[in-house]
Amino acid sequence: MAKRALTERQRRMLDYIQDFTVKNGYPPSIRQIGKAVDISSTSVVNYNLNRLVEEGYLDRDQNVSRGIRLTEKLMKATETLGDVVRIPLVGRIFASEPVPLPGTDSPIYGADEAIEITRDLVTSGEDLFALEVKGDSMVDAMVSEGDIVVMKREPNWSNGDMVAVWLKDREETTLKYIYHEGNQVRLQPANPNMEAIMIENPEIIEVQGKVMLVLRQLA
Amino acid sequence: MAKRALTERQRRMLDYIQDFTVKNGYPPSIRQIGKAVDISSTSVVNYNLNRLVEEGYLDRDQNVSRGIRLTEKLMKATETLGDVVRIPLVGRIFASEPVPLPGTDSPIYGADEAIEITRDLVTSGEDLFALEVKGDSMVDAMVSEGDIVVMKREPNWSNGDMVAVWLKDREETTLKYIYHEGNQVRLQPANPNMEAIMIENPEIIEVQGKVMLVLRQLA
DNA sequence: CTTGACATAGAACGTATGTTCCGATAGAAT
DNA sequence: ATTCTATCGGAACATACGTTCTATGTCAAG
Repeated sequence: MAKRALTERQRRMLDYIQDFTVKNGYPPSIRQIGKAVDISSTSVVNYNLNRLVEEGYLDRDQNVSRGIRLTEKLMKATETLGDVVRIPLVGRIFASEPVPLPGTDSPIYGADEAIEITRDLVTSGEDLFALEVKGDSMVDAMVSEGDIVVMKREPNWSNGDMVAVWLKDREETTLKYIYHEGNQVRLQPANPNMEAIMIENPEIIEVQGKVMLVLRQLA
Repeated sequence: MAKRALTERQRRMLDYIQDFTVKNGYPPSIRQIGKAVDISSTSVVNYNLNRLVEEGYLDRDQNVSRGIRLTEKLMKATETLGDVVRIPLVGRIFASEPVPLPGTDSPIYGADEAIEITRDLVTSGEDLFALEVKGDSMVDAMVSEGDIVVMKREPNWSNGDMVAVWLKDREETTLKYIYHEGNQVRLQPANPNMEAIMIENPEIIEVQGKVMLVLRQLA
């Protein structure tokens, strides 16, 4: 609720609580926190714990030893390693239609279909969505029917990115590596046996997302 | 260490401890356990807790309230849903050599390299290993350089499986869909534009694993 | 039957732990 | 300067909690 910044002490307390909890399987006591953060008085620890509760970082159970639990808010902020990301599966992608982008109106938990992957497979966890590939039209991108592509909504692309592009003139969606080539744009298939497409007028293409991951489940 | 079976009470205690811990973020007290499992005496709870420690299901810290922690042994036994699987990355795969199968001697935590994926991406978590694809020789399988294939060591294959086969006569490894075709075997590339290979003498092929998942990370 | 290992109850005990109260200090606002 | 608020320190307090001890019951081995 409140927006006050956390003091250095409070930050260290949160760090210690989390560290202690994962290491020991149970939360630290007030006195342990005090010792770790160099606070001599239990009342001060107690005081700051309550502040952290007000800020929404902790939950406490009264009169319960070690009755502290990190809030999801905090968990998410600190989940930097080896965790799981839910990515909404927003639709299917095929050659004859533009990529069905997820509406910004879509609530976070709106998509009932989603895939879960470990975070280390994708660099950034934000703005990701997944599409299932229909049809064999993307073979030149080395993507088969049934594959799942995880894309990032990203207006800016850079050389060498694999992107989903909508070719306005052909009315076709393809997955290609994209490169600036002078004033032109080169769309390079992943399959080394296929020829690149040169786009002279960049107006006719629309980059709809950057491919972050391709996933193919067999059997 | 000991192999004695757990009593009904002890089983319920473990269940309760785990349930309570995930729900509250900290372990239950002895008296809470007693109430939940219908044990009036704290000493009896204490007694059974120590038994569980002996059996290797729990760790306890003396003189620490709620100083209980579930052992990894127990954690693993109960991780049935939506969890993460570590798959050892045992090597690289390329056309000119057989698949480097992981030795059975390889210790569980031997491979320092591994990938983590969510369990729902692979049906069975056993006997899986991962290989990184080198070279462009697998394009007809719609697999690019750098892709990671998760395979299962599986001597028996059935129609339609994608398998890694070692072609003895060509001295070549490929990834193909495999089918029985009378007395022959048909190896079908994933790329619909490519032609199948008919193997008249099944002796010359060696199925080295079943492809369970293909993973391609971009950017 | 006796013995001993095992499991259970209940009570008493010591202390680890959360809570509360009072006072001190520092800084900002008036 | 005065007041108010936020933060901190120390001590006393109440109790939640782990530990320990004694007693009881069960059951298989001797």
